[in-house]
This record gives sequence, structure tokens and C-alpha cells, in this order.
Amino acid sequence: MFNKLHRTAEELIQHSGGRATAGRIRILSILLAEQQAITHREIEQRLPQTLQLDRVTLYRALEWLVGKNLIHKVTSDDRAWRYHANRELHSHQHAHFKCTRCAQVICLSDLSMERSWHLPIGYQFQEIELTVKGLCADCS
Amino acid sequence: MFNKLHRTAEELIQHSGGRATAGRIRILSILLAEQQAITHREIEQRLPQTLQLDRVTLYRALEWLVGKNLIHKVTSDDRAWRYHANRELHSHQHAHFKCTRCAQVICLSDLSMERSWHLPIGYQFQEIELTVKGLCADCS
DNA sequence: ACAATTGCTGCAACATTGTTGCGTTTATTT
DNA sequence: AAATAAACGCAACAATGTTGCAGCAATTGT
Repeated sequence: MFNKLHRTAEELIQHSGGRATAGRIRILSILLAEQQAITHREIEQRLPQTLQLDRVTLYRALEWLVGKNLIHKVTSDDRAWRYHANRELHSHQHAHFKCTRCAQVICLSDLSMERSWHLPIGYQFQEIELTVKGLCADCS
Repeated sequence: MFNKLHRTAEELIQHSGGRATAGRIRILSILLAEQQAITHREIEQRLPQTLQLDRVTLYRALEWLVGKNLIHKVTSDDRAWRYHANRELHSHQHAHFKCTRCAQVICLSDLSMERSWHLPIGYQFQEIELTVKGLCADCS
């Protein structure tokens, strides 16, 4: 199971024209294995004893993966980025749900985000970021 | 002009059952005078020389104003809260626009946010936070 | 297989934003 | 004016993220 993710991660990274280092592969595997968007800290904790990475290295690897469009960042209100692997389904615009009690963040894929609205004249649209807050199934 | 805002701010604070201190009145005046949501730092810079407040005091005053529903906080992706006075029009759910070049944040009032979507079973809705990103009229 | 090269890593130091504890001052109440 | 509860300022701390630089390692060329 994990070997499969590991191989997938390795391929994705190689196809992106970067060095497939142990750290990057492991980080991407962790994010691929995760259903929800997780923080830098949570990723750090999921790293095995045998492969501890420096905080800075982790930040830089994540930044690199974002640049290669393999993962994406989610803004949260606790001023900590959360990261999530890009899957086909929601590679572009999608929304996130954040539990106000346990801080869990998940992706909402079937959220219709039609642009039934207008920006003021002269304004130019780039992207939309939508977070729904509430209680998750465990906390409600 | 400013006197009028000052008086409005003072009344709002008194009606909220709190102490109408010079700092709180000034902060609320500043936010009432502003069309866009601004950061803690920007508020600090708009304080007159004669009324410099400690960082902590400013944070606490803002927190208090949020609790009294006189202003609201906006999450941004630069991990800095932005604050904006609550006006009738968008006292509850509304969206924000953030310019990706100059970082200006404005409120979008006429954004239809019908809940045409569903949360997973067991999840409970509380609030929605929507930020549209792009270029503002000056930057595009 | 080996050396060169490019880019990745780790360390240390720093920056920014926000929070907590506590003693002092101030706005309001009486 | 005095009492009191609330607000303030200072110092220290916490969390998250960034930058510069020296060294190491994965890839490339031979």
C-alpha cells in the first residue's frame, strides 16, 4: 500500500523535472495518503524516525511541490498553511471545509462555484478561495 | 467630517456596554473611515502621534470590537488579519476581494452565496468565508 | 566508473504576527 | 471625590515562515 504511493510519488516528481530526493518523495507520499489538507507540522510528525527533515527543507520542498502543481496550499484562519495533494477531481478551483472544533480541513469537490456575480469595473478575476466552516461529523 | 465619525464611533461603543476609551473610539473611527479591510499594522499607522497605542492594546481593542459585532475580521493568505467596520449592508455573510499585486482588500456586497451545495452527512454548517483574488482596477 | 556541476539540505539567525501575565492607570459608578 | 472594575502598557513568549550561506548529493558528461 505505502510502496505503491511511494512509487507514484516518485514518478510524479521525476516527470516534473526535479530531483527525486527521499525527502520530496516521502512528503508527497504522505500528502497522497492523506484525505485532508494538513499542516507543515503534521507532515513533520508523519515523517519516519529514519527520515527527519529540517523545518526549512520541508518548507522548501512543499514550496517546490506547489510550484510543480503536485500539491496545493490552503489558507486557514490560524495562520498556518495546509497542504493537500492535487488529484484530478479538484486540481483547479474547489472549496474547503474546516471544522471549528477540531480544525480538520477537507476538500469539498462538488461545490458549484458558478460565477453568478460581478467584480467592480476594471477588476480582473484570477482565482477564488472558499472555505466553509462548521462542525465535522465527529464533532457535531 | 472626522468629528462625525468620532461621535458615531463613540455612540456605537457606548451602546455596546463597554468603556468608551480614546483608543477604542479612535480605532473604530479609523475603520469606519476606511472603505477596505486593513491590517493591524495599517491601523497603527493611522493613529495620530498624540494617541499611540501599544500593539497589545490595539489587538485587544480589535478583539473586543469583533466580539461586540462592531467590526469583523477577514482571513488573508499573508497570515495577517484584516479588519473592517460592520455596516448594515454586509453585517453577516459576504465575500472579499483581494488584489494579488497591491494586497488591497475590499468587501463584495452583492455576491450571491446561495447554498446550492451540500456538506457531507453529519457535517454542520456555521459560516462561509469567500475570497476572490485578482487584480484591482489600479493594478490591472 | 569517476569527476564536475547543479541544485538540494541543514544550520543559524531573523522577521512577522499574534498571545499571556502582571502590575499600573483610567473610565465609570456611587 | 473615592471606590471599583475595566482597560492599558510593558516584557516576555509562542507559532509560523523566511533568508543567507556553507556543505553535500543526485544527476550529467566523459
